[in-house]
Amino acid sequence: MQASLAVSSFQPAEAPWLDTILKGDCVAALDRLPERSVDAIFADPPYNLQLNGDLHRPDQSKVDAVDDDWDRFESFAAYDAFTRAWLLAARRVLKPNGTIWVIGSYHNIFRVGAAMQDLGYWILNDIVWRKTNPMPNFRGRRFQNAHETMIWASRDAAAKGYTFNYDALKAANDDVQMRSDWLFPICTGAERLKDDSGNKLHPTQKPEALLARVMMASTKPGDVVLDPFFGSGTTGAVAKRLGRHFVGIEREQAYIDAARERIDAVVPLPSVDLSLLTGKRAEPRVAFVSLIDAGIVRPGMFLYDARKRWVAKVRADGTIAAGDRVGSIHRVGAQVQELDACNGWTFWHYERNGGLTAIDELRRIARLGMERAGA
Amino acid sequence: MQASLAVSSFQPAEAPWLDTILKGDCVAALDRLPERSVDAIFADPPYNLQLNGDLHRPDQSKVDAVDDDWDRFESFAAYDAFTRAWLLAARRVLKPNGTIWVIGSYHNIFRVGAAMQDLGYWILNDIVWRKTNPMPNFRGRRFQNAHETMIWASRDAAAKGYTFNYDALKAANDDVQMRSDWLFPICTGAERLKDDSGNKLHPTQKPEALLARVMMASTKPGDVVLDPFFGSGTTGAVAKRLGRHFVGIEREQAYIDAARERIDAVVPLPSVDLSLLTGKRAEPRVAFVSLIDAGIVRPGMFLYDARKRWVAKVRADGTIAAGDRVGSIHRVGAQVQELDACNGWTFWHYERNGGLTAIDELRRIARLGMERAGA
DNA sequence: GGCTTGGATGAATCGTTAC
DNA sequence: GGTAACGATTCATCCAAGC
Repeated sequence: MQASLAVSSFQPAEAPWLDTILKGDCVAALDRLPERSVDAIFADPPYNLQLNGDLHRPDQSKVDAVDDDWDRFESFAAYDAFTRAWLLAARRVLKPNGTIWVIGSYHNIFRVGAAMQDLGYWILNDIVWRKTNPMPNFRGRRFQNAHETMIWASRDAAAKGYTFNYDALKAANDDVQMRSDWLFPICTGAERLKDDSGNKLHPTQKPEALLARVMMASTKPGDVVLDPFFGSGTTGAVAKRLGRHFVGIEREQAYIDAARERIDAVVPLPSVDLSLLTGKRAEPRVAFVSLIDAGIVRPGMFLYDARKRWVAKVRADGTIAAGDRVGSIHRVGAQVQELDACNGWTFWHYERNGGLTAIDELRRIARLGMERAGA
Repeated sequence: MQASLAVSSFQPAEAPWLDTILKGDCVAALDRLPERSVDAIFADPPYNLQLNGDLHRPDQSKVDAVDDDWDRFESFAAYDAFTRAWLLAARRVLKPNGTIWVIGSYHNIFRVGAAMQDLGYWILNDIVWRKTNPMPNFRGRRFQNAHETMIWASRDAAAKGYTFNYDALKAANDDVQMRSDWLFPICTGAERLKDDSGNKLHPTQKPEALLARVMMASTKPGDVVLDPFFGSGTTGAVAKRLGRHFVGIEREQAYIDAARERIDAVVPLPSVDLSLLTGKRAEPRVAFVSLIDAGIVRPGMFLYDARKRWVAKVRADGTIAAGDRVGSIHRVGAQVQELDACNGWTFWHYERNGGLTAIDELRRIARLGMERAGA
């Protein structure tokens, strides 16, 4: 495995909107952006909470619920229309291999997910954000609502080239693949922005750790991340810290001002700490015959599977022969096992020091030689 | 608080369909049941997986996917029509204060949830079933899909008298509220029904523990639980064991026969002991990246072995770098020592108070913050 | 009998490149 | 654009077989 610093080909000079917050209605602002211009979208739309009356804790203190105007919709139909409009406008702006994240709760996420499918987005995962410290259910009439749901989707089903930093995530997760359920605390303490009165500035500020996992998983350094419901600017702050560009859209000037100040204070991490661990997929391809060309493998050399059930002989043209089966290391490996496919690099071994070593080791040596030669 | 054994006023003599499996189409069978006659519904409808081609494990074995006819739909519109039809028929049968559970995955749950809201059901919670042993993502192209989602809803927003055994659940959960994320293994081993050939009888059999928590939470002894997609009869088996009545609907005779035999073998519990239903939780596994998420470790921080022979630097993606070796704390620890394996938690140290402390200490601190969340 | 090892398997929307 | 070749990829658990 190796670390590489892949940077998109984006040219900042061409885009004055980069790393800025656009003021205005979400759809109108999206329509002003060029099509296919952003690598990823993170959206935290209004939840359509439908709270009736006030909610009180057992001690009769009032819960500061989300009751802002922007979270009120006349009906499910109105919410659906709003949802489809911004999802459609966002899809135009997304690059063909870009992906979108949308976070929500049971109040709205089902409508959002259905709308995304209807518009052609292809769901890759639904991710559960499990909260370490969720608000209790004060009335004891339901389960404690201890999670929120994020939908991760590509632009369409055919888009296979989306970014997913599988190897880095796996290495960071004690060498097992990252699951669809994530555990994070809610945003509190010093991270939570306050207004002049000391009250929370924004009702639904998300934790930076959540956004960091999202961006580390699905973007590369230098990518552009769009947030059409920018709010307190968590997406921008994390993007800047992680060496990504951002574009925010927000209607309220108070949020824009606070987010701008917040982001300006962020110090980006040095790029050396940001490079992504990449796996075999990112390594240059090596043809088996080039090992012969390099003198690492000689015609006539014998190859065995790990248990020496089969043997094959290397031929001068880069094919191998096992009995009357002749072909590539992959094809012959598949044939002797009577399988459809086989990775010959890991299947075939050679004798070394009285034991067997996979020829993948020879490929590694060949790659080292190619690097020195500046190939 | 008082303990009470509330039993519904249902009279078995009036209902020959009680504790039986009705054969036939789901909607047609529902239409034959009297309105407002069941206390709870558990539904495990087709997920509409939309699979293309085969999937193989890295060892080239073929994944036995769900490719049954009943899971194939022409389009989202066809699936929506099917969903609305059975949800509507089920709503007629549900008592005014009854509740419904529907389980699904990201393939279908968003459409199901939106349809439920459109038909007037009132969502009380979405519950995440976290699987202890989910199938991996074999190609490394997405996050491991490690959960399924259940929607719990009342018949309408005005129904306030639904059953929720809050105190019993809380007592069973170490005296803290039961959360919306539940941890259970998938159904394997002796619990999994097999056909005559020893293969799994039903492709999607659910674990009894999941159904048991559902019924202990939202029904009372003597209640009637309807399952319109009965399959292998897990709902019936758990209902009988917990002193509830069941009604099943199933199309395939083979499933009906197996479920009947399974349920006949169930011995009802003499007294329902909730404490039997909650196992001791395993110690949470902490990923190194979660220390970064929690702010306990910062990118750029240096790690050393106990004798400071090697040094490594923490990267933003949760990997570490020692010279040109990059990977997990375990892998890099093994590589610098030229060993096959290494426990990075005890091998790597950080500077504290002029000395070195193992990062296992940081893991211990991180666990303290997670324990309450039942990771 | 007890322990170790190898094989099997679970609701899965699971490629990329060159010719 | 279609086809063929390359070659990357798995976690927890249960059970059977072997020692």
